[in-house]
Parts: sequence; C-alpha cells; structure tokens
Amino acid sequence: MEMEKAPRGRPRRLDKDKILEIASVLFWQQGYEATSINELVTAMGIAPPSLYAAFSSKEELYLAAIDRYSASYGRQMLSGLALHSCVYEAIRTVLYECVEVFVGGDHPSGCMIATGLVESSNAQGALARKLADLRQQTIKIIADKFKACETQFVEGTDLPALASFFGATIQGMAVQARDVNCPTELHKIAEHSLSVLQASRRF
Amino acid sequence: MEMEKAPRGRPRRLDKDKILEIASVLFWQQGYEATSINELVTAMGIAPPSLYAAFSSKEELYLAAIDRYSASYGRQMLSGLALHSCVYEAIRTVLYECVEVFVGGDHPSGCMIATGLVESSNAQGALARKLADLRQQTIKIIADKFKACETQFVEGTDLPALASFFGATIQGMAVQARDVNCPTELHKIAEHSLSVLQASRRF
DNA sequence: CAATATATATAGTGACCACTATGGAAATGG
DNA sequence: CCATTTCCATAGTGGTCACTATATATATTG
Repeated sequence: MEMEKAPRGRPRRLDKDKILEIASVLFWQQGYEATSINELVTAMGIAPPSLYAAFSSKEELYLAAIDRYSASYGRQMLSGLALHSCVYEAIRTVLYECVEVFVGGDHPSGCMIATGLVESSNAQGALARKLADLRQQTIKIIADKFKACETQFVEGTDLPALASFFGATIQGMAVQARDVNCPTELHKIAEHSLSVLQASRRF
Repeated sequence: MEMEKAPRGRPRRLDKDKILEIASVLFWQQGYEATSINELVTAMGIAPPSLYAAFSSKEELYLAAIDRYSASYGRQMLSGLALHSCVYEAIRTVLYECVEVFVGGDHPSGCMIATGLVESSNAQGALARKLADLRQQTIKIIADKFKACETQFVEGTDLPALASFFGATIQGMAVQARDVNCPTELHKIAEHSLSVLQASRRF
C-alpha cells in the first residue's frame, strides 16, 4: 500500500484552482495588459508573494488561466464534435454551445481565446503567438472532424477552408457577444453560418 | 480679397496628419494599452510636450487616430456599398476590400476597429464603448444598404440579422488576418459568407 | 519538545506610466 | 532693432507597474 508522505514543513493552503478561476474571469473581462497584479491579488484575497509562490510571473499565470479556460469552457464549446456523427448536428451544437458560453450570465461575455491578445506589443509577442496558435488549433480540430465525416460532403469540398470559415464565425460571434451580449442575435449568426454547411452537404 | 494674416509669433510646424498616421499604425499594431506615449513620440520624432500641444491626452489621440483610420481605410472598405446597386456585388466588393486592407503590406494586418479594445478595463470603458459603437454602426450601414435593396431579397428575409452575420464575418476575418495574414484564406472565408447572401436573393 | 520547511504580511524595489513645469530657441510683427 | 508669440527639448512630476527581500507566524516531522 502506497502511503502519501506529507512533506516536512507547513503544508500548502493556497487553492490554486480557485486562484485560477478568479484570474480567468479578470483576464477574460479585461484582457492581459489591462489586468494588474494588484487587481488580481485583491480579488483573490491574498498578497502578491502568495501569488508569486504559485505562479512565477504574470505571463505564467495568464497561460495557466488560459489552460483552465480551455479545459472547461473550451472543451464545452467543442463537445458537440465528439457527440454527433452527423457533421451538421456536430457543428450546430458547437455554435450553440459557443453562444451559451459567450453570453453566459455568471462570467464575462465573449471568448478568452477568440479575441484574446489579438493586438499586442512585442513584449507580449510570445503570449500573442500562443493565443493565435490556440485559435488555429480550434480550426484544425473542426477541420479534422470534417475530414472524418468526408463522405457527408459533396465531392471536392475544401474542408480546411470550410473549417476556417466556421472559425471566423466563432470569432465574429465572440466580438459581437461583447458588443451586444444577446443570445438571439448570435443564434441568427450561427444559423446563417450553418446554412453554408447545409449547402455543401450530400444527402 | 481676403488676406491670410499670419499670427504674431512663430508659426506652427507640427504636421498633425503625419502624427496621426504614425499613431494609427502603432495603435493598429499593438492596441491602446500596449502602446506607450514614449513609443509614440519616439516614432514621431518629437518630444512629449509637442504631442500634448496637439492632443490633450492619450485617449484623445487614440480617438483621432480611429477617426483617421475610419475616414481612410474604413471608407475604402465600405466603398462598395455605394458603388454597386446589385447587393451581391456590393457586399462582395466590401468583403474583398476588407481583405485588401486586413492583409495590406505597408501597414499592420487586421482591423483597428473590428478587433480594437474588445477586452478592456473600466478605465478604458469610454473608449471601448466608442469602438463597440463603431462596429455596430458598420453593421447598421450594411443593414441600411440591404433595406435599400429590399426587392433583391426573397420575402421575409431578416435583413438586420443578415447584416450582423456579415459583420461577424468581417470581424472573424480581422482576427484571422492577424493569425495567418494570408489573402487566399480570407478570400475563401469571404466566398463562403457570400454564399449565404446568394441563398437569400431573389432572381 | 526542537528542528524544519513553508505560509503569509509588510513594505518596499527600480522601472515605467501618462503627463507637465520651465526655459530657451525660433520665427514673426512693428 | 525689439517685442511678442509659439515651438520644443530638458528634465522632471506623482503614480502605478510587475515583482521581491525580509521577517514572522504556522504547521509539520522526528
């Protein structure tokens, strides 16, 4: 039987996940540059050294917050891809889950990834590239689903291009979620976007 | 005959438009928060007091830069609406002009308005609202064109919803222009988007 | 208990932020 | 010429930035 040996000194009491949740919400609402460490630690109810004991820099905290967001909300938004074998149902579910997240009530509107660090200085170049990568990854995941459902499309359909069209739809919805924060409007955008998929399907 | 009387003292030498052009490019590339006054005046080749003699604050400079962008690139992007009476040709021109601007060579990629200040703190709330307004205005202008071309649509088409779909397309293209900066990819997104318009047209 | 290791708060670090007071240089009018 | 008016560079202002040195409190092991 494996015994969990506690380490020598005082055990850690900091709830890393709670901290990340608070960080996520603030970064989600205000972006990276506009969110200060002071604001973060105040919202967390801790002092700066406690935060830096868990995350070595603001950058690392942001990356961890993005990871958390990706694992929770990001996963939720893409869950439809594995759920439905029908590619139309799959994408429809994805778009509607996006609306669910983007206009949610108990957290900021919009999307941390879709509109995160689109503008940035060289100083945040690494973070900006990471965010751009995540956006491209999302499109790639959609393209892979399309590829797996190849038989459902009319022959010669440019599947990667179609995927990046839906990526653009999601990113556009993320912007408009910020500006109007209305699920009905976003659903209409989603439906118009879905009609493109409908048109290239084989029946 | 009117004589242009020169004022008493040393005449102004500051080229306001040149300054705004430089400011536009920097804000376009890096966003509002990530661009410092130091960076701006260095790029302009002037000292901070000279800048503040022309613009009373960073906020005002940003607003003026947005105005300049709107009057030049913004006008260019929407020029198709007045140029074509055929709504399909009009929107197609708009989307292609957007690509032209978003992937331009001698300036930053993406769009200053479409992705500007989407994330922001309360401190920049006024600017963020202004940017959101400009995005909504753009959609309204497209909606008005649709309304004017009402007869070209099948009956019962939700024109404002269609306009905000194209708004989302433009905003999505602006994000992807940042991430991949490739006109071919953006043109494919534009074409997919246009197929939605094609579907709701009456022939 | 003593020893150890980690938690935390206080109180700062230098650097940079937007912004400006001051004063001399420069270009005009009289 | 002188007086006037404005431009502009130097050199800062206080404030906030991300981040940390120090000291002490607290919880563990042996």
